[in-house]
Amino acid sequence: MSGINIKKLAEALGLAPSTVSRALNDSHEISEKTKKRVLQMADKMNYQPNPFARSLREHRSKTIAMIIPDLVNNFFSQVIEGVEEITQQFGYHLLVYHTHENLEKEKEIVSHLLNGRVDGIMMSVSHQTKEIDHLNRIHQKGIPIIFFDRICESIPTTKFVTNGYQSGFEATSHLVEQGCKRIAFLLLSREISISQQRLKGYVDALDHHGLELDEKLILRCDNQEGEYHDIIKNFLNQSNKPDAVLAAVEKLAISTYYVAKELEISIPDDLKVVSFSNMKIADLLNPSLTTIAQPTHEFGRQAASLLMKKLNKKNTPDFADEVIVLPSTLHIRASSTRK
Amino acid sequence: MSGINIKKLAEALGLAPSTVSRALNDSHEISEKTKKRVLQMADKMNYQPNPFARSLREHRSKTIAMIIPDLVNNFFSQVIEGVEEITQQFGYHLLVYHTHENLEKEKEIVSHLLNGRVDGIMMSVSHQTKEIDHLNRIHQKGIPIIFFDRICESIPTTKFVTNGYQSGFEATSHLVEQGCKRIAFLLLSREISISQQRLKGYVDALDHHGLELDEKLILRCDNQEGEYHDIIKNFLNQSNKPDAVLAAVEKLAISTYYVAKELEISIPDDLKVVSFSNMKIADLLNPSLTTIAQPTHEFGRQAASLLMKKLNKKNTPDFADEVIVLPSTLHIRASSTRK
DNA sequence: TTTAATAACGGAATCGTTTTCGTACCTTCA
DNA sequence: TGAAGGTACGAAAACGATTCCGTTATTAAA
Repeated sequence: MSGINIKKLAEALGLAPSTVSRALNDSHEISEKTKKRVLQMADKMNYQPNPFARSLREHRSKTIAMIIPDLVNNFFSQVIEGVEEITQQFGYHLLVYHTHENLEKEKEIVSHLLNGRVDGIMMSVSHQTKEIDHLNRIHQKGIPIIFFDRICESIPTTKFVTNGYQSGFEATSHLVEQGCKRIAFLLLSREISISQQRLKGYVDALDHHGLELDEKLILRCDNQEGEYHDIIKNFLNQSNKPDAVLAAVEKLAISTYYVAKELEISIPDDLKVVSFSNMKIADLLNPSLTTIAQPTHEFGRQAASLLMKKLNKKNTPDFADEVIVLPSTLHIRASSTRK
Repeated sequence: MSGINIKKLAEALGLAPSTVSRALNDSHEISEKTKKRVLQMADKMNYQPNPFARSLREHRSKTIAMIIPDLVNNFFSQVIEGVEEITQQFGYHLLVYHTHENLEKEKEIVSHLLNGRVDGIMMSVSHQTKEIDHLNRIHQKGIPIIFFDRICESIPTTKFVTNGYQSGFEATSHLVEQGCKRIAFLLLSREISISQQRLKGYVDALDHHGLELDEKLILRCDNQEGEYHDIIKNFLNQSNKPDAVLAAVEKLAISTYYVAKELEISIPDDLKVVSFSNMKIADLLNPSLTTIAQPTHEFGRQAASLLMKKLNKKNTPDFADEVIVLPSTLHIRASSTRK
């Protein structure tokens, strides 16, 4: 259709394709005069190099992939923004894939990326992910991969996380200080590293403050369909109710709000709530929600910067097998404070 | 590094590359026996076709691009989810680009997509976009493009919008019915088609209900830095206050909430609020926010489906030059109802 | 003046597929 | 029996860029 390629350009200039290519790539083997001629003609004829021919030849695509569980949770939206800010600076393209927390989909997506389509991968694993053969494959193939937030510990590469343990500890301590005795911990699934860290912080904080750990106060909401509502309703409807809730993810706090409204449980009077969340309008909830906010843009920017650095300098060593911690911040609001 | 290609596969099988290629593509020219052998060996050797070689040869990339202004507004996050749902079904890859409401960035992004990198484009134009040369180029190059939400009228292709006019009319009527006399309209910039439609609905509704239009009640918040707060604060602090606010975009409603809190204006008693918004937790705001919700996932799904249909059948006609309307829905909540 | 080096360019191979064009063999029908 | 057709495969050309080798003409060194 359009089809203006390097051969036609060369023809129009009375040069060989090899010369034109070198001129466009600013090779020292080409005279300044010729370079100018080529550049002008390329501009005039509106020449755009074919990315696939180039990728085929150079074994690089100038493209990276981001594999994430979901977008509705605005956590990942914000990370993407951070990533895109960096990749755009470096002239890289960004492919986005959603696993929808589904291991099979995750495997399938990964399998499509093993053939050189992308130069690097940034990933947050799905809830279900226990097997990691597919992740190992990426690493074996030598494709640079960086994990963030929901990381896979056993792959030797750099991972970015937030300080879930400390935040869990801090949030729990805050609730204790507000007079709470029966603090519940709500999480989606125990397997994933994130929740484990946060849970551990919670457990240790209870211990630290001399409160006994009640296993019944740890509520797993691993319903397939996202029907956390009923689970939480039953939980808050029992005789031995909690007086506070620490939610490992935002949606569980949201559900808690709905349930509380339904059961006429007053927040924060009867139930205090703290949630890991990046909601921007936590201030506007009724009551305003105390959150532990993750440094989302920083996640995206730092992980992407590291990846770009590796891809743009040759002979850079592989990513160090380390975990980099970007601290979250506790924002205390009405939902967790006594009047 | 990895490098298992069709030639090596052929060698291992004692066949010609052409035969292997045909076998893998299930050509009728190859015997069933050979096909099986090839398939098995391909599986065993973990063969993955090189996407660039294929794209180079076939002049198609199995990739589409989405160009959007921003992600923080969860409207676009939700649209992406709808798009991804469809593209994944068809085995397509999805590139995401943000213009950040910047015309220059938009042009740059578009220029990188004119060389065949993508088979199709879905786009929502930036606020600033008045020149459309770069958009015309896409169309001239024969790259299928679909606009959604913030459309470009003059390009002859299919556009998806929501019924801004009717929604504006309906929301305004609702406020009138709640007894409001001085209804303000808050928008970011008059230029963009979306706000114009909504504004028109507002104007006509006032007229329809016999209320006089006061130009002073139409507030443009086109501050660069997103500092709507002060603009709105001055607006709500004047003597001749409005008794209701219809916000064209979510952030303006949010700002209104903050300002109301600051000025101790009670919503909905002193000021009723309705907003175009896809916030999922409008219920939980204090007070719960009356919204006009756009069919975001439907936007994504329908636009992507149309694009997929065109890309997967040859000889489909060009997209009809039409505007498809997906209705928004008014969700009446506490912020706009009198007690 | 001859030789070596250098600058500036052209030719052809290459990346990994798909596809066009052959070709050898086998069947079928008149 | 011989022409026609079908089946199953191979050789080689394409796609559009980069790059490894030349090859000339000019300049520097001996």
